[in-house]
Amino acid sequence: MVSRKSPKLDKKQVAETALRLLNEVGLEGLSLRAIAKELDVQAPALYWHFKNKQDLLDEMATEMVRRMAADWARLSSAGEEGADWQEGLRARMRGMREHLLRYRDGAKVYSGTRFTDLSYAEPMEAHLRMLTAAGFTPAGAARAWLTAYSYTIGHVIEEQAMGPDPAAGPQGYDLTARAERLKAFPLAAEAGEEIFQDHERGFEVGLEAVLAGIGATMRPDRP
Amino acid sequence: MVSRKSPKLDKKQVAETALRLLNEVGLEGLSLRAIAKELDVQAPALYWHFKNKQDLLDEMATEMVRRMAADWARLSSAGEEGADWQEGLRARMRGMREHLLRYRDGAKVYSGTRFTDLSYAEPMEAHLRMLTAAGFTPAGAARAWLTAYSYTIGHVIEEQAMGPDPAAGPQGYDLTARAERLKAFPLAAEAGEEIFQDHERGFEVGLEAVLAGIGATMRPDRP
DNA sequence: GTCAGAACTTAACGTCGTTAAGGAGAGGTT
DNA sequence: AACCTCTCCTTAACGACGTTAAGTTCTGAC
Repeated sequence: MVSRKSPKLDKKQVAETALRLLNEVGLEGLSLRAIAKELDVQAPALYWHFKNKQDLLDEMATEMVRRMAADWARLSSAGEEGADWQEGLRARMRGMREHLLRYRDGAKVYSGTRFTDLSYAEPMEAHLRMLTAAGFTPAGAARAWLTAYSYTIGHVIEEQAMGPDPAAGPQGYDLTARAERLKAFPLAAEAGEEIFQDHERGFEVGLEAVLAGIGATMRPDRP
Repeated sequence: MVSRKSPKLDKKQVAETALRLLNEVGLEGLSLRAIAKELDVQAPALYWHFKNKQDLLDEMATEMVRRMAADWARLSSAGEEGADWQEGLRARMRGMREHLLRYRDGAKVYSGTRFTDLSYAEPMEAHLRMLTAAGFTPAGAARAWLTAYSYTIGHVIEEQAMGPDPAAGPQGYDLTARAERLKAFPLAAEAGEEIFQDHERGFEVGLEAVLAGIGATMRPDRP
């Protein structure tokens, strides 16, 4: 028999394993039994650490925010006090998108879950501090953050909904067949190329618009 | 026995019933057996009309877009040729948000599903025509649309994730308790009021920023 | 009156999240 | 050394789920 000196499982480790498994089987296939098997444990053992599956998903989202925070902390420590607030928001949204894309259905898991601890608080405080230092009011900083955040979440959800994985060859979508179906709607047909190709560039273009708009409508002083 | 002159079910009617049921039980509780019961039918009967549950969810999203299109058509017919493109996009995004909020987990059902027919094509063509008429290039119009669309989807997903229903009394979230937990992070604590209260106004403020940014970075001519 | 096919029913399968009950091992108390 | 207690896991089982297989009933055509 295997000697069991100390507990085999803890919340963080379960979340890490579940995130790794998520990339292999997707959100649909992420069952408690599969996670338990990966940890050499029976499924009900997970209920010692989590009150239900949603609680485990929340822990996964919290682990994701911890990893994002590690990137963001690098930005804050890089003496960004003097840096542009637009550059700060841009870098953070890019980082967030990259993290969400790192896991299959990452945006779906992340959005709409409640964090299980205060890991999100410190990085959020850093974001808001950066914005207020640039002249935003506290409420304006919160609104600016949520606006850019909403855009990013929405974009990545659409990205991940289009193809099963980000590494699909011809984007996973047959654009010429789509254009054929839509030949009565020429603009919609042509839009396919803009919508389904090069998500990276499309995200950047949209992000620039959002940042410019935030600057134009929400920043009170220091133009 | 009940006389069965003609088929009891068709795709559209099933989708309508499912959407109605969605508001009562939520996405979690929306089982095929529950939908079937609502239609006075056994669950496997649904498989005559849909190849699986995802196919039914796709039909629900398509029905949602049909209802949105009914609103949007009113805009197009209202002789908006001379109207502002910003006003056009604003009205459409508002309408989309209102429709998504009309159903529990509406944004989650809508985002990430593929439409089952071309119902979406005509309204989309109308959007893009409005934007190109205002001076956008075809690709620019598509990008502008997707940017505003991503923002709206992301915002409504967050809205619906916060409270179980839009009609929660004190917003469903205990803000003072939240502020207490976050007392070490004053900006994050204060941001709660901006983030969790008056989603309507918050959406509008963010939308104005997105529209302004689109105007500033994507429109080639006619300033 | 028979036949074909459309539109359903009944029965059942395997999997899922979850609960109940119990057992093994460590650490402390006497 | 014996006992207790608490932690952390196992085994067994429940009801509900999505889905498939097979059979039934009704409609309309010939």
